[in-house]
Amino acid sequence: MYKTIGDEQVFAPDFVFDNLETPKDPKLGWFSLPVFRFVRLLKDKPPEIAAKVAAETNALVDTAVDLTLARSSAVAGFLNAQADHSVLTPQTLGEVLTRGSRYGDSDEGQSRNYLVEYCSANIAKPMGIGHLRSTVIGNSLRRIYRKLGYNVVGINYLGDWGTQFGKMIVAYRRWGEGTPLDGNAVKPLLDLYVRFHDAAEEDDSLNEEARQAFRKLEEGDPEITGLWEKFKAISMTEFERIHKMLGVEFDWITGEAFLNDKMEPVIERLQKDGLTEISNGALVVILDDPRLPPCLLKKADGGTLYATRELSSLIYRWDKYRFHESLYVVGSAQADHFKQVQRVVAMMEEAEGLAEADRMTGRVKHVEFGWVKFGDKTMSTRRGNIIFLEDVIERAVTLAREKIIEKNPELKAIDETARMIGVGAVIFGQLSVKRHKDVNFIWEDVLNFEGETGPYLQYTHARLCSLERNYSGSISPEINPALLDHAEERRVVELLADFPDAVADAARAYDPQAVAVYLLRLGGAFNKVYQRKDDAGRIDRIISDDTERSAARMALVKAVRTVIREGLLLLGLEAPEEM
RNA sequence: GCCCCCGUAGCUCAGAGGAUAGAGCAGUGGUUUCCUAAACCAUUGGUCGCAGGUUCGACUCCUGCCGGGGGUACCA
Repeated sequence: MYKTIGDEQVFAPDFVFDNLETPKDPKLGWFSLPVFRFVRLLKDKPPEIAAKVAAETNALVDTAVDLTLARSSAVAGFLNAQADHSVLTPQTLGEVLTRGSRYGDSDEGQSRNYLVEYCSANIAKPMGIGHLRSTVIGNSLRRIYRKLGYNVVGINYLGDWGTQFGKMIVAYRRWGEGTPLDGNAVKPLLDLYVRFHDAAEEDDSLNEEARQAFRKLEEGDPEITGLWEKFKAISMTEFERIHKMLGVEFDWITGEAFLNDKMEPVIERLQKDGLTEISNGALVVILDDPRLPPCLLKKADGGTLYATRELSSLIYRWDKYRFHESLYVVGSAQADHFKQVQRVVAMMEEAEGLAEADRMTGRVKHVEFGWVKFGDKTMSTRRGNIIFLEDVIERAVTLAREKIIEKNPELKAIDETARMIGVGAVIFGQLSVKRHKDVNFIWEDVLNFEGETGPYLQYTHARLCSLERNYSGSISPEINPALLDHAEERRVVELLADFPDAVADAARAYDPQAVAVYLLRLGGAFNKVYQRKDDAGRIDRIISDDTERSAARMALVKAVRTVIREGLLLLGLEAPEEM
C-alpha cells in the first residue's frame, strides 16, 4: 500500500530499522515504530498510517514462519509489535545456553588493536578514592572491548616523572631522616609531600630547590636517581597489592620515565614541521584553535613537561600499535591538556601530509570523568585531604563479612566471599553512575548492600546458582516455550535478548554504566519471577512437581545466571556462587 | 574574562527527539509451613535550574541566562 511514493521507498528496511525503538512501558510491545515521520510523505494522519501498516505487517506475520515479531497493533501514532515468544524464547535461551560466556561476543574488533590507559597513579603517593574511578572504568572497558573481539592493551601509565619528584626528594632530605624506605612506606611519604606544600607556602625558595632537584634527576645524578628508584619500588608494591584486591589487570605497566629518550626526536620532528616557536623563553606550539593556550614542549630552563611526554607517548603507541582507538581514562580536569596534544598531533599530520591511514587523529579519545567529592570538598593530595582507597575497600569487606556471619554463618569461604562482595559494592558504586558526573563519596551509600548495588546482583546470582544446585534434572534449551507464559518470564527473555545491545551501548559511549543499569534491570526482572505469587497468593516456585514446567524455568534460570555472571565480569566484579 | 562538564522526587541516580518522566535509598504498610528476606509487593513524593527557539512532538537538539564544579603556558 505504501511501498513507494515517486522515487522514494517509504518503508525501506534500513529506514524502518533505524526508526525502531523500545516502548517506555514494556507492556506496550517489544518494538515500536512511531509513524509521525511518515506523515508528510504519505499525507495521511498518524493513527491511520499506523493502522494500515499494522494490517499489512500482520498479514505478513500470519504467513511467515520463525519470525520473532508477533502481531502488531496501532496505538495512536505508534505501531507496537509484540514479540512472538514461541520463537523468541527458544531462540534466545538456545543462544545463551549454547554460547555460555561467549554470548554477546562480537568479531567487530578482529585483528584491531585497542588501547586503554587507566589508573595512572602517581608513585610516591597512595592511591586515593580519586584513582578508583579511572581504574574501575578502564578495567571494565578493557574487558568490554575484548568481548567485542579487539586485541586490547590495558595500560597503567604511572606518574613517575616530573617536578613533583624534585619536591619529594627535597622533602625527604629535609625531614625524612627516620622514614624507612622499605615495606609499607607510602603513607609516610605522603606526609612528607604534604609537609613540603605547607612549607612552600611560607618559603617559595623550596619550589626552586625542587626544580633543581628534578633537573638533577633528569641529568642522571646517581644519589637522586637512587632515591627515585626507591620511591618507585615502594609504590609498585603498594599498587600491585591494591590492584590484586580489586581484581584489576593491566597488559602493560609503563610510566612517564619510559619516554625520557623519546622526547627529543619528537621535538625535532615538530620543529622540522615548522610548528614550534619560542615564546617567553619556552618552546611552544601555537595551536590553530584560539580557545586553547599554546602547548608547551620545553620550559625556559630546558626541562620537559607533561605535554611533551604525552605527545611522545602518543606517537610511540601509534607507531607500535596502529590502534583502532586509544582511550585515556583520565579526569575531566585534564580535558584541555588532551585537546592540546590532539591538536598538535593533527597539525603535525597535516603539515606532513600523511595519508589518511597513517593518521591517528580522531582515534584518540579522552574518556573523561567527574570528580569524587567528599562532603562539599574535592579531595586534594597536596593538602592531605584524601581518603585512602585501601581504607574504603577494607571497610566494605569488613562489613560484608559481618553480613555473611549474620545471614549465612554456614558459608565455607567467608573471607574470600566477603572480599568479592565488599569490592563488588565499591566498584559497582562507581560504575552505575554515568562517568561525566561528579560523584559524592558517602560512606553510608558505599556501605549499603541493598537496592541498586553490586551485592544485590551478586546475591541474585548466588540465588540462581542455588537453584541449579537444588535441581536434580539436567538443564537444556529444549523446552516447551509455552510454559514460560507469565508476563514476568517473558520480560526476562526479552531482556536476555537485549544483552548484546547493552554491551555495544557501553562500548559506543565508552562507559560501562550501560552494562550496569542493564544488569539491574535484568536482576530486578528475574527477582519478580522468583517471587511471583500465583492466584492463591502463594509463591510460584521455580522447581515444582510439574517436571516439564520446572525444566522450562530452569533453562531460564541458567540463562539469566550466565548473563548476570558475564555482565558482572565485564564490570570487573566477581560472581560468588554462594553468599 | 574565555573554555569544558554537571543541574530530573527529601537524598543518590536512570531516561542515546516520541506515549502517563522512572528506579533505588530514606518514610509508611505488607510478604517467610516456600528454591538464600542482601529479596519481593503496595504506598507517599516532580515548575525535569530559568527563558526563548527548532520540530507534528523537547528532560533530550540550538541560543541566552542562573547555580555548582573544573580548566585557563613554564605542576601532573
